[in-house]
Amino acid sequence: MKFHQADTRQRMVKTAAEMLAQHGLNATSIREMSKRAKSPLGSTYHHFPDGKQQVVVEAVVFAGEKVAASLDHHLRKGAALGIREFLGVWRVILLESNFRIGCPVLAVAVEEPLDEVAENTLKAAAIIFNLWEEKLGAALIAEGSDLAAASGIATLVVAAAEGAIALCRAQRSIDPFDRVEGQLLTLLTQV
Amino acid sequence: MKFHQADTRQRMVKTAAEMLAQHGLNATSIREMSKRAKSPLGSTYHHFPDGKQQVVVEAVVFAGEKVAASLDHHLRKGAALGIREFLGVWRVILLESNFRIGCPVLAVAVEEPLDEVAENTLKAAAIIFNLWEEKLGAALIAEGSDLAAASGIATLVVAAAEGAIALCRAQRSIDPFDRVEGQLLTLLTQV
DNA sequence: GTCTATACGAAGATAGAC
DNA sequence: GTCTATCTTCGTATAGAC
Repeated sequence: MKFHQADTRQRMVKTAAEMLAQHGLNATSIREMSKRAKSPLGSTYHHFPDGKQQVVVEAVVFAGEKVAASLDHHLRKGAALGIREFLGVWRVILLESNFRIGCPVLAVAVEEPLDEVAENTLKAAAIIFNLWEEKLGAALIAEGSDLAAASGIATLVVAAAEGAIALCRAQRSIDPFDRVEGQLLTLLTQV
Repeated sequence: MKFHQADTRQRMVKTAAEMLAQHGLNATSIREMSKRAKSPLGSTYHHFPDGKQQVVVEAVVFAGEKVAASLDHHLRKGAALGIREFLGVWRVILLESNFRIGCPVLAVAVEEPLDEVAENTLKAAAIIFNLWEEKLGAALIAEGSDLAAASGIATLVVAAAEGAIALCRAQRSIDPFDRVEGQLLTLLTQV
């Protein structure tokens, strides 16, 4: 009973996340999202009374937590392997989309509407970045790193991965990602 | 004689670069750019017959070459110092703008209009990223690194810096940048 | 709750007066 | 060459029929 709503809502969030990852925040319109989610425009404002803002926040959290879950899973086998997997997720996305799909969290972090300040959506991105950093940092600490080194490496991995995604999109090539991954894995074996 | 045009054109390019850095590609409208550059909307299409595309490409190249010139200057004193300066440029921009202004090249690399493919603007971003990587790589090679290591580190520095900028914007804090910079400088002393 | 129709502003771009 | 007026499309959002 009443599973239509939940399904529609979920489909909207997922569609929004996909659009954010490929086109960015300002190019992700509620109109087009509704169309792709096969739902009328008006329904969006029934499910998300706060409008686009709310959709974007939920899309960022949705995508971010999916990556976090994958991190949880793979970090159990050790920090280095977990990081390899974290990078592997993005590698596959880049390759399969022919370098068109990037990271929705990064997209939100880079843009900012002309009028508003987008405090809510930026905060969502910050929470997800922090989530990833904390998981990576905890795994490193569990293997003997001290707090400063662990948080330094965790932030470097997230920042470098996000930057590498952008470089690959621009150059339409996986090469930047390969080089960054090589450097990060080398660094990890030295710790 | 006829310096008005050159001045106006230049002012438009600079204004566009500023808007890209703060608001991103799709939020940078020709309308608002003209307004901020104190020039009528129609003039844009006189100076840039190919429209927004052309403005954005020139803005990306303009901003990218300014950073490259600074790199040229500081890399003369050594790779480590040059990289420190490269990072320092972004650090100042982040702090002085209260984490609102980022990198226009990154903005273009992350977004993509809904209809077009934005091949030209992406290519401009790719050229600038490559330019930075080559300058950093050359400096490292001049100090004895082999090609693979040098290009790996150069790409890592660019990717990590761009990613760190995004993290700082999201978290409204310089901390991510500090951690990334610390890791990169540590890595450099090991080479 | 689902969906159509519409309000209203802003986008890219152009025509054409000056 | 500079600038105004305007075309068309698309943006967010809402009203209100069903």
